[in-house]
Amino acid sequence: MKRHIYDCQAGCPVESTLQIIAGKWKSVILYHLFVDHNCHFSDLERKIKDCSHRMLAIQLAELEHDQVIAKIPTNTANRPIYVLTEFGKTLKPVITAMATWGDYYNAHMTKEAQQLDTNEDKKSKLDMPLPKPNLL
Amino acid sequence: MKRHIYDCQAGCPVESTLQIIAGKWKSVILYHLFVDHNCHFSDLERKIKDCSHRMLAIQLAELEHDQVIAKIPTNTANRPIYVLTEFGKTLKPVITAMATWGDYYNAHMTKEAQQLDTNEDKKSKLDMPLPKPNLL
DNA sequence: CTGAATCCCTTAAGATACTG
DNA sequence: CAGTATCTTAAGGGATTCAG
Repeated sequence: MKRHIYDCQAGCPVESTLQIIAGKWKSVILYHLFVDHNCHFSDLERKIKDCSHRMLAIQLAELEHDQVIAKIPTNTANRPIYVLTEFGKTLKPVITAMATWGDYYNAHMTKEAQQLDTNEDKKSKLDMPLPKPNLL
Repeated sequence: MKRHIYDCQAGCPVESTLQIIAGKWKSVILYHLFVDHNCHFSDLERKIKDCSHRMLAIQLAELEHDQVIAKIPTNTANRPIYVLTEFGKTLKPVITAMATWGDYYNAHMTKEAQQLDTNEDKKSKLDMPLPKPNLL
């Protein structure tokens, strides 16, 4: 796997966090688990449409290995549910901050897209500063 | 570059955030800019030792393209400083949450490493729940 | 010092098929 | 349904060189 690319000893706490959540879909998976608390594999597959079956399995396995999530067997054979561990729950502020910013960003981008004539006055009314609408 | 892999319209705000900060070193760069406010290329190179010259240039270019940071010319020719834009500054809660968690995690891991006999009682005294010390 | 360009190897990740 | 395995292609990323 070779995921431990960051030098956590170097004093940058952000690198330590990335060690755990830097996977392409990990923070998205965690977001959905914070919303839904427990999900089957297929639930996540449906929620995260751009993540392939294979990738979802890999990301879940890594999160489980890092003890961020746990796989809990159910009476329905071979259909476990995924839940956040106590450790995983400590990541809530991180995921929440990301979700909050994303909502903010989406709202801003929607507004930008609507007002085609974006002059300075109108821009100043937006709640998020700046970025020009050529981004998406 | 093909970085717009996330479906921001699908209603997952975390994916929108990843669109901007998912680069391998972007959040680390932003962290250092939040701490130091403005840096030369070589400052960042020194702070982020595991990020190669080439990668740093690429990540900075993408952040600049996304208008998260800006390159400001100085009187010293060809030696601009990098600063956060107003838009980039809105990411502060996200980066701060990551940094806070990373500090927390590092402190926990240090404690775990120190107490070799980790029985349940001692574990319960840690401020972060769980993960076994076999992780790093 | 910056930063773009080239070369070249490694890793990521989609598609598909297969197993319990 | 959940998960693994293989095969293949594209992207990532280091080392080095070159230019402003």
